[in-house]
Amino acid sequence: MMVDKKILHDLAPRFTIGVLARKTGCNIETIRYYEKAGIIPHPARSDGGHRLYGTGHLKRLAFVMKARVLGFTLSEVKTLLRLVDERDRPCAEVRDLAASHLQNVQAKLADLRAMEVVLEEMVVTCDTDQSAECPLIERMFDEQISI
Amino acid sequence: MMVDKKILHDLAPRFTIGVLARKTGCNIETIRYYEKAGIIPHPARSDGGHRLYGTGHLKRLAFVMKARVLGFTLSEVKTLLRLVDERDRPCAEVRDLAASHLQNVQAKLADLRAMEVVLEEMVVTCDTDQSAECPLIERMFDEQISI
DNA sequence: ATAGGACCTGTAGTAGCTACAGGTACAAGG
DNA sequence: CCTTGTACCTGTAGCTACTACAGGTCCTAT
Repeated sequence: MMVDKKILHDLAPRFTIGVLARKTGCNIETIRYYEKAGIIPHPARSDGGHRLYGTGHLKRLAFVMKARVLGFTLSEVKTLLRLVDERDRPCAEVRDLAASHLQNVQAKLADLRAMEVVLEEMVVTCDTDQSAECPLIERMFDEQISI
Repeated sequence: MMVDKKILHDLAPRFTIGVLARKTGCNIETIRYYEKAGIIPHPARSDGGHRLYGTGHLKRLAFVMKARVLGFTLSEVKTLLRLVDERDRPCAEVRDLAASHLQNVQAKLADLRAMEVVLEEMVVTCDTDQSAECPLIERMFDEQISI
């Protein structure tokens, strides 16, 4: 079950950026961007200068994409990868990062739920009240909207 | 209750950008940015070139800020303001914009709730399982995470 | 008259990509 | 071996919605 560090560090040149893009579903430009941003390691190059990736790159990129789906920032992803590589009882640190990120997610959820309530209310009023003036606009002009 | 178009269109020079900023709680730079972006109308200028605003600017800026709090993009805000100004039975259009925005909000809510579930689960596992390997990292490497 | 604050313009930076332009490499077919 | 078409290269600009300067001018109060 443990992450195989051999596979993770196998950066031997095997496939091109296009293949990596297809295997991961990541955009080619995004892969190059991640390299420039220091998220994935520089790959080897062919004689002509084309990037050549190994399975380590593939594993890392897949990890990055999963972390991004979970809403971690690139800076957080960098930290996570560093913890993975240093791997000297990083569990507590990783847990803290995830817990703190969870808090952000929950804060955003609260904000969005508040927006949802107000918007739903507005749309319903607009449907019900068929007067000449738009109650939705009136509300945004006249009322306090607290979120 | 109807939005007073006189007040809304009163752009007569009365107060400076600093006063407007204090009255609305909006950053000075943001006010200038909104002007450049065509969100609020160009104000009059003093002889020395300082911006001078009227109550119309104040009302509009307040509207913009409320709409932004509700998560409308600047482009959507522009549309809303245009509808307010043209005001020829715009209610249906406004309602559609709000309804469509509500859908976006609800989609984001669903995504965030899914993230929340996975993150919570991960953090809990990490707390419970005190083995050498970090279950949180293992999970991001090994499992499918579907949102 | 002058000090100090408020204001001006213009540019660059933030996140996380995406989309070109203009050029080179490579693999397959003839 | 040559050509053709695709894949790839670098570098720059664009996107959203601001924010943060730098370097200068205006305004007001003493």
